[in-house]
Amino acid sequence: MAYPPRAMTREQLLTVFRLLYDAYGPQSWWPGNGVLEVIVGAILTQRTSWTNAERALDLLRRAGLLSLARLRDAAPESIRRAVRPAGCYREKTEKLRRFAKAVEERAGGDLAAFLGLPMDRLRMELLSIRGIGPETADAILLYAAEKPSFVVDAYTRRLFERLGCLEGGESYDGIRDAFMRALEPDVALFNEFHALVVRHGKSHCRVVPSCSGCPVGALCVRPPGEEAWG
DNA sequence: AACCAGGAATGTA
DNA sequence: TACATTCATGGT
Repeated sequence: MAYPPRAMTREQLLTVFRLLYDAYGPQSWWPGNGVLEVIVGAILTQRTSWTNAERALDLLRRAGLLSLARLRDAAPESIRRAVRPAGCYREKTEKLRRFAKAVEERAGGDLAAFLGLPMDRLRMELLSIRGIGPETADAILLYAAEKPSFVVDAYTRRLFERLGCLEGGESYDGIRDAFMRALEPDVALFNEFHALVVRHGKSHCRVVPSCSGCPVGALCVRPPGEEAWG
C-alpha cells in the first residue's frame, strides 16, 4: 500500500501553497452559504462541473427543498427534477435523501450537533452513508464542519505526482495522511489549499508535465527520476 | 463530436 | 487487490 516515495515536508507544501496563492489569490470556496447548502453542493458536484451543481442547487432552493426535513419527506420526483442539471440525478437524489435520513437517525435531525462530532468520528459517520466517499466526506468535514481534514482529488494527485512527491497509485487515505502529517491542522489553510489546487488544475498542466508560465513550473519540470526539489 | 467536470458503488477476475 | 462499467447533464 502505497506510500509517498519520500516524506512531504511542511516547507515543500507551503512553498507550493505560496506559489499558487500568489498566482491565483484567495478562492473563497463556500463562504457564508450555510452548512446544508455546502453539503448538498458537495454531493451535487460529484463528477460534474460546479456550474451544473449550482443550477441544481438553485432549483432545489426555489422549490423550497433545501432543508433536511424536505429532503427527507419530499416526493423523490420533485427532488429529481431539481437535481437533474447536475447529472446522475437519480443517484444524487438518493444520496441527498440518505444523508438527511442519516442526520435524523444519528443526531435527531440536528445538523449542527451532527457536524459538531469529533472529526474522526464524523468522518466515519459520513463514510458510512452510501453515496459519500472519502473525497466528499473530507469536503464536508472541511467546508461545512470546518474541521482540518485535507481534501485529496484527481488534481491533487496529478500536481504532486509531477512535483515528485507522489509516485501514482497511492491510496486516498495514504495521500491524505501524508499531507496531514506534514501540515499543522489549519482549517483556513486546508480550505484555500484544496481550492487553489483545483483552480490550478483547471487551467494548467492538463496533458503534459512541462508547463511554461505555470506558477509551479520551476518545481514542476522535473526529468523522470530526478529530484524535484533541488 | 469526443472529452471533461470540485466521485462513488458495483461487478468481475 | 486491480480494473471496468454505470450513473447523466452541460460546456468546449
